[in-house]
Amino acid sequence: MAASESVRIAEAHMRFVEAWGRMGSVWGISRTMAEVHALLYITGRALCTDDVMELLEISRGNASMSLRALVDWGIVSRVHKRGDRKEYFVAEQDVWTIFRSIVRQRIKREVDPLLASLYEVRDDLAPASATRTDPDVKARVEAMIDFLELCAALGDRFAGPTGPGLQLAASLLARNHRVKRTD
Amino acid sequence: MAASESVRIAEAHMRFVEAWGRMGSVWGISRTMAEVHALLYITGRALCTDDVMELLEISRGNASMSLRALVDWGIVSRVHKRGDRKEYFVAEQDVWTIFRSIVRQRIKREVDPLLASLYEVRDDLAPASATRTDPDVKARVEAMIDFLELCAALGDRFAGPTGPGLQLAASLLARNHRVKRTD
DNA sequence: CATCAGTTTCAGAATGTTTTGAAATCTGCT
DNA sequence: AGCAGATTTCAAAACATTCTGAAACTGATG
Repeated sequence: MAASESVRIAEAHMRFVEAWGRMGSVWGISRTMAEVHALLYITGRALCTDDVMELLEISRGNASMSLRALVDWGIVSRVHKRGDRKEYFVAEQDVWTIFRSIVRQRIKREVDPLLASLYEVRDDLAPASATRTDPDVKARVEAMIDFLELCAALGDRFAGPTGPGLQLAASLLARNHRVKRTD
Repeated sequence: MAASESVRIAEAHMRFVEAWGRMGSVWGISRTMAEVHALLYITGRALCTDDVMELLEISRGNASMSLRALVDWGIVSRVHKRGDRKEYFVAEQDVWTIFRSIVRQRIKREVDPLLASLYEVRDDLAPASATRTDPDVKARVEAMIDFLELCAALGDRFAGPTGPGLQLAASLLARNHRVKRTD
C-alpha cells in the first residue's frame, strides 16, 4: 500500500517545493534532495519513504538516497511511530538551525580541503628555490589562505552550535554603515 | 604564433590552479572557469587567450567563453597593450573584492529569484482559502522569506561596494562569543 | 527458521553540463 | 573596400551527475 492515509498537498505547497528545489545548487545539493527537504519542511509532518515517492513522483531508490543524505547533513531526522514498522522523517523546523548545518557541512567538505591544498602550495613555495620565486606570488597565496581562514572562522562563529548567529547578524545589520578602523 | 614570449609557470603555481579549480563548485562556476581565474590571479600578469589555452590545455572556444564569463562576473578585466591587437586579461588582485563580486552575483542570480517565487507562494496562501490553510504553513513560508531576506541584506552589507566588509568581519570575530539579547 | 514489511544498494539509463573545433563574425589597418 | 589577425558562436561530442528499478539485504514476528 502506498502513502499513509491522507497525504495531500496544496498546490501552493508544491510550488514552494519546486522553488526550493531550484535553489538546491546554492546549497550544494541535488534538486531532488532539496525538494525532499522542502516537502518535509513545508508539511511539517513526519512522512515515510512511500509518501515522498508518491508526492514527488520519484523512484524508491532515489527517495531512499535523498532521505539518507538529508539525515547525514543533519537537517532531517528519522522518527518512529509506535506500532508501525516504517521509518518516518521530519525536517528540522528552525530555519537558522538548517542554515547552520548546511554551512558547517560545506565548510568541512569544501573549504577545509582547499585550505589543505593551499598550505601545501605555500610550503612548496617557501623553502627550496626561495630566491627564484616571485615574492608577490607568495603574498597572493597567503592572502587567499588568510581569506579562507577568515571564512571558516566566521562560518564557525555564525553557524556554530552555540553561536546565537541570528543576533549577531541582526546586530551587524543594525550597526551603522561605517565601522571605525582598528589599525 | 602561440603564447607571448616566456609564459612559464612553476609547478607549485599549477597546483594552486588545480586546487582553486576544484573549488569552483563552491563559487558556483565551472572548474575551468575557476582555473582560468586562478591562473590569472596567481601569475598576476596580463595573459591573452592563447596563453590561457596553452597553459591550461583547453580549446580556444572554452578559453574565450570562460574569460568572457569571468569578465561578466566582474573579477577579471580586459586590458590592451599598445601596439598589440590582442586582448589581455588580468584578475582582480584584492581577495575581498573578488569575494564581493561573487557574493553579489550569486545573490542576484539565485537568492532573488527564489525570493520572488516565495512571495508568490505567500500571496497565494493568504487571500482565497485562508480558512482552510494551516496557519503553520504560512508561518513556515514567512520564516523562510525572512531568513532569505536577512541573507540578502547581510550579503549587501558585507559585500556591498562601499562596505568595509573586512573590518566588519574582523570585529565580529573579535567580539566575545555571547551577545546580549536585544529582546 | 521461514516469512514478510521495509530499506538499501547498484548497474545501467536518462538527463544535464562542459568542452571542442571549425565556421562566422568582428576590428582595425592600409 | 579588402585583408589579416583576433574573437565569438554554436552544434555535436565528451563527460559527469542523477535517477530508476529490480535484486539483495535487514531485522522483527509468528
